[in-house]
Amino acid sequence: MTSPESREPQPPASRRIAQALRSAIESGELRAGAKLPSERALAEQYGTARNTAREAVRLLSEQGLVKAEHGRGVFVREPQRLFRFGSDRYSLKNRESGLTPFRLEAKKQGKTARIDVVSIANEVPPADVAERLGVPGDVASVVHRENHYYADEEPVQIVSTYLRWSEAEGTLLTQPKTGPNGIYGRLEDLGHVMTTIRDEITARMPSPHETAVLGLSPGVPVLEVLHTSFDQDGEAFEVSRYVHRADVTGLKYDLPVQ
Amino acid sequence: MTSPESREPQPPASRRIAQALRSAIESGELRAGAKLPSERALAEQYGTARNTAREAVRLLSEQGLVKAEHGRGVFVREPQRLFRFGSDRYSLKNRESGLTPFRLEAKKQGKTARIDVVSIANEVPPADVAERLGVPGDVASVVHRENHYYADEEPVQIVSTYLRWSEAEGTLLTQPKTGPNGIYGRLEDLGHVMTTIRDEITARMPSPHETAVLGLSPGVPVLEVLHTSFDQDGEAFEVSRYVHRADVTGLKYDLPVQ
DNA sequence: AAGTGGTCTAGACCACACT
DNA sequence: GTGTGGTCTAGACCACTTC
Repeated sequence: MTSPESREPQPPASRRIAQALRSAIESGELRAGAKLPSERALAEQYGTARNTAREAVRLLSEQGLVKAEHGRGVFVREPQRLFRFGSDRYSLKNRESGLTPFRLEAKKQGKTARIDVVSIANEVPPADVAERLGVPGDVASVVHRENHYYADEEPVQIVSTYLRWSEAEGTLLTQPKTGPNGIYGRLEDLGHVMTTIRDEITARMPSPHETAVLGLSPGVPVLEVLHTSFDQDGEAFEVSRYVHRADVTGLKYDLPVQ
Repeated sequence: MTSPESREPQPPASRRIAQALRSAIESGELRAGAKLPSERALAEQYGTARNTAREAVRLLSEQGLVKAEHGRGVFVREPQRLFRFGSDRYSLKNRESGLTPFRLEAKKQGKTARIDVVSIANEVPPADVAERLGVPGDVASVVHRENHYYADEEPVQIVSTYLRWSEAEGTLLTQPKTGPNGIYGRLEDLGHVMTTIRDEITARMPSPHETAVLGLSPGVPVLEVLHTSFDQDGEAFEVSRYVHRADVTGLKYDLPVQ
């Protein structure tokens, strides 16, 4: 070696640009909603090709820090106030309001709620659902209800509810309008009183379909909740999969210890 | 117009390549762990420049479907078995085992657990912590303990625990070894019996620091749990922030209804 | 040495938003 | 029309892995 320790290996130009922009955002120099310099301007400023500046912006976008808008520019993402789904959403006392938990939360935030019934069908259940509901995973043993939830016309979550076909067939559970107190009311008619629930939570990047339905921009993950309701006999009688957009959604669980 | 409706606007080449690969993965043609064709091979196969094929791979990587390994190739990501953190992790009965919940779960999965105490310091709390702990957010009102958790030497989660400095000062709570039953044992000595807890859950993309500590590959989000412990008087006495890597971690909550 | 992904250049044209 | 991001080309060199 001619020069034993001449210099540290520098990070690539794209990362250095990204780091500079990140610092500007974190220091408040670039506030939420502010427009970043254009890719061409960044390229000139740092003496690189446009693609390199573009890569820097992509890194920030991947980290969920900024959002590119075609034809307009790249903007610092606004910190979103969260749509909170609390563990009390399963509480029976919410029944009295006559509103579903989602409508209640939307009202609390001064937003209008809309729920689309996308489909209701007799289907073969996904493996994880079949396992939890205790039904065969290779025949059409469930009714699958898919709903989309909107707040102020913004899509917030995708919900798939699965019920035993043997119980639901021929009842209001296979109809769009399920009657008083919704599906839980009808399930009580069938002798299932919700006694305990289990929520299994994961996070992941959305599928292209979820990206489209939820209108997600790159760098926004989803929260997936696989929910199981157990009745007074400890039997699972309903399984739902909630897919929330993580940029505007949070979950909250209050529980006693021991 | 010469040809009124000659053809549909095709999706860009990069998306078409990505979709073809996605289909191959979902159909099982490309199994978990399988190696994708090299970027140069894909480019030739589809008659595009290498950058275009590369963009296709990037799209899949962003969706968490594949993982690029420098010098080796791009591989279909293995479905990870989850490290499950259940709501019983706060249960007092776990005390009897003498193991912390993390060690218990690791043992259950036949993995070796390691917990690094990264730092213990008297600090100014983050705003969300100050709010929940009921302490001033502009002075060094808390002790902050940062731990890193490993399973089989793989980093799994980053935990920051915050306690009131006024209570912790001069006690074992500011020491790496906190004595029997850990910090909760010492907090009981101070008269705080954990009675209820609240977990607030969000998902987001990791910061560069978290990416480095957790060894995350692109397209893997993190689960953030802001945990608050309340004592017999309903007073918050401990707040912790758990940052889990979402590719190997899940949460599970069992709770009674009403 | 050969093959792979990682970064970069210096252009080009297209699609979209704004005025 | 002008400026913006979105996509693409046809190269190049570097860093890492494998043989």
